Amino acid sequence: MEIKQSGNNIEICDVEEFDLEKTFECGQCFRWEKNCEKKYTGIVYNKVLTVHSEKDKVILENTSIDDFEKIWRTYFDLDTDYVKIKEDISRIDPVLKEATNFSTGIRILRQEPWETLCSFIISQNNNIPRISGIINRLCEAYGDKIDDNNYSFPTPTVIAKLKEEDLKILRAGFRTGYILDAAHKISSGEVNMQYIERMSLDDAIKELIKIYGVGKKISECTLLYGFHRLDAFPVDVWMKRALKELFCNADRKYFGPYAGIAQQYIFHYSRMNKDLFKN
DNA sequence: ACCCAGGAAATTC
DNA sequence: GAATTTCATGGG
Repeated sequence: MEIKQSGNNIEICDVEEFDLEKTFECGQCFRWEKNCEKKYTGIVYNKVLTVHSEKDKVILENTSIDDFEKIWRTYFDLDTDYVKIKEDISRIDPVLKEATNFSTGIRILRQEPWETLCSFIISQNNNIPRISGIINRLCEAYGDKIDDNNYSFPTPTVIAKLKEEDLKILRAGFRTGYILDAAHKISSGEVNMQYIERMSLDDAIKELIKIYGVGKKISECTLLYGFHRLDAFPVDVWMKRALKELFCNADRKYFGPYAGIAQQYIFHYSRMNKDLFKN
């Protein structure tokens, strides 16, 4: 991997295992939007970034080496060796090897913990276009305006001051109360993100479940995508089906220390190959 | 054990 | 064009 400055852009050359489309559209994030030129725009830590790829290059528009080192290198998880992780995962069994090869290029983004928690609360029993819609309305209404089209994700403190009625505009249904409880427990410190970082996986899962509306699934999504706990293993309807049909009902332990990444590969593979689950 | 909240988009029938 | 499904959880 080589980092080059080119005008206002940063180019990442000879980068392995970085497929933007798969990474942004495998269901781990909800705020990267594709435009007509196949460029993605997203907002992270109040920075707006547009990114696209050309052959073995990934181009970050209108950013600096400084921001690349401070934000994007970490966010895109560029210092993790996915080639090695894929080798480890592939050794577990041949079906997993196929799912892994199919999912080449997916990286687990290091998203902000609060945004991840809140987004996955919204995601429950919901589809991705609608999830994105609710999150966009939340940001536009209560986030900070960054530029004409972009808003930051509102902090728990800001949301904690709101009432159910203020969130009606989101059209989030029964999830509204869950969002408010999460904002209250995080902003008051009743659930402490810094402690969670240092907890064992099982304790961290339990800690997040203290929030009304957070069960095991949402808890593990938050830990995997928001805390980069690669052993967290969220099991949703797709995973349940895949575990049953393709992996003899294996559990988290079977998939080893990178169970979370294996989960992402299986999830993506299953969703893209629906005919695997006819009957 | 089941069923619903509250809602809409994509997919499947 | 209608029915089903959708990265679930909590309360009755």
